[in-house]
Amino acid sequence: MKFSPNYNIIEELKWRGLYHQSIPGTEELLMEEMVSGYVGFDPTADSLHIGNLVPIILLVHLQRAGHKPYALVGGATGMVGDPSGKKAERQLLSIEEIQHNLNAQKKQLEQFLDFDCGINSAEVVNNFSWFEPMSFLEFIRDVGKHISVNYMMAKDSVKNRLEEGMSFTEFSYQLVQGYDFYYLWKEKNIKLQMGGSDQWGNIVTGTELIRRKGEGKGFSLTAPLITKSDGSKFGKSEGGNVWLDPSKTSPYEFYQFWMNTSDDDAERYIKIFTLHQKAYIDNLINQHKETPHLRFLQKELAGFITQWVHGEEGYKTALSASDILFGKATAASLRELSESDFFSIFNGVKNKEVTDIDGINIVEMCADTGFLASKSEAKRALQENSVSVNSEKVTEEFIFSNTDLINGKYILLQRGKKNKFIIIKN
RNA sequence: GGGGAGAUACCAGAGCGGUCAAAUGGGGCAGACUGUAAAUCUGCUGCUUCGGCUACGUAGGUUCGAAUCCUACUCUCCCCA
Repeated sequence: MKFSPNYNIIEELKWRGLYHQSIPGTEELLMEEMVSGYVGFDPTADSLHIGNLVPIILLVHLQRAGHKPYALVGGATGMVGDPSGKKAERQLLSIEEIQHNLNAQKKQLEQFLDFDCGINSAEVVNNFSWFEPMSFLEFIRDVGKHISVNYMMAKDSVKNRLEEGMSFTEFSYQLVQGYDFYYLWKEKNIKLQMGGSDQWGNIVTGTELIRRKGEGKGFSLTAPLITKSDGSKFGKSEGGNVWLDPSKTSPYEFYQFWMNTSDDDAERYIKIFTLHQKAYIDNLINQHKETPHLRFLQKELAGFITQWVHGEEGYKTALSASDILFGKATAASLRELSESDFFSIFNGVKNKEVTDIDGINIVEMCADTGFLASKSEAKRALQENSVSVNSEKVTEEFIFSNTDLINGKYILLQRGKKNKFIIIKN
C-alpha cells in the first residue's frame, strides 16, 4: 500500500517557525514513506523543562503527519555529557541519579505522544541498553575507526572549547550519540534524527557513521533555538528552569510564565507551541493586534500549553488563581473564597505556617516567614510602598491582628504584582 | 621546572593608607505609565536590637587607622621549557 502522509511536515514546521535545516532529501523521504524518526533527551534532571518542549513537539508533528516517533532517553549519553553549547566541563551524574531522572522523564514523554495507535505508535528507547553490553575496545575499534579526529575537531562543540580545555570524555560524546543513530538505523530502521539546531553537529556525526560504516543514508531535521525578543534566555524564570513536573513548577506558575510572554514573542510562540491551524492562529494574531490589552495571544498560548502539560484540572486552577490575583482581587473578594477554593487556587504560591499573628509587626512577619530575605529588605520594600496584605497596601507601622485572617486562617502577602506569599495560622 | 599577572558585592569591573558598605555598567526587585506586554523615567539592591556589627581569596603582621603596605598560604590565568 502506498503511504501518503497526513500533511507535509516540513512545510508545516516552516510556517510555524520550527524549521532550521535538514539534510537534502529529507522532505522527499517524508512524503514517500512512513518514516521512523527520533529525538534524544538528556537525563540531566528528574523532570523535563520547557526547553525540551520543542523537540517533543517535533515528535508530535512527526506522529500527526503519520510517521513513527521514538523518544530516546540517554542512559548512556547522560553518563558522558554533551559539550554542545557548554562553556565548561560538566559534572558527571551517578548511575543511580541518571536512572532516576530517566524514569521520571519517560513518564512525562508518554503524555505527549500516542503509544497505542497501531502502526505508528510512539516508542521510548534507552541507549544504555545497547551501550551497556558493548566493550570499550569494541567501541573504539568498530565505531571510532570510521570517524577521524580531524572531523571531530572541526565541530563547533569541540572548537569552542579548545581554549578552555575539554576532557576526552566529552570529546567522545559526538561519537556516542552518533552511534545511537547508527544503531537505531540498523536495528530499527530509523532513518531520521531530529533535535534543536545545537544538535546539528552531533546528528551529522551519526549520518556520517551510517554512511561510512553502514553504507546507508541517514536524514536529519533541526528546529531553531527559541529566542526571546529582549535577548534573554528562553525558558528561565527567576533564574530557574520552568519544569513540566507540577511539584517543581506548579500549574499556576507554569501558566503565569506563558502569560508573561511579550507581544512579539507571543506571536511566534503561538505557532511553535500550539497545534492550532494556520487560519485560526492568523485570526488570533489579528484580533490581538486590534485589542492588545485583552491579551488574546498570551491567554491562548498559556491555556493551550498548560492544558497539555497539566491537564484540564491544572489549567482550571491556574486560570482561576490568575483571575483572582490579577483581576479585581480586593480584600472583599478574597474573603469570599471558601477555604478549599482558596487553597486550590493558591496551590503553588509559597507559604509558611505560623502559630500566632496577633500583634506582630509587618516587618518581622515578612522577614521571619522567609517571604523577604531580611528585615532590612522588608523595610526597603515597605518604604517603596510595594507591600500589601490581602491586596491592600500597608506601611511600616502595620501590625497584624486576628481580624486580618481570611476565614480565620490565612493571610495573603504581596510585594509588587507578581510576588505572593501566604501565611497560614494553625 | 622557570618567569609573569591576578583574586573586590549576583556578574563584569574601578579603587591602591583615612572622606569606602566600596565608583561605573549589567542583572535583579520595586514605583510611575500601562495591558500581568514592550519601551521609558525614578528609586532600591550586606546585616542590625539602629548603638553598631560583619565584609574586598585564606591566615598572620605593620599602623592611631588597611580593600589598599608587608609575610606566608591557597587558587586562577598567561608565557617559556
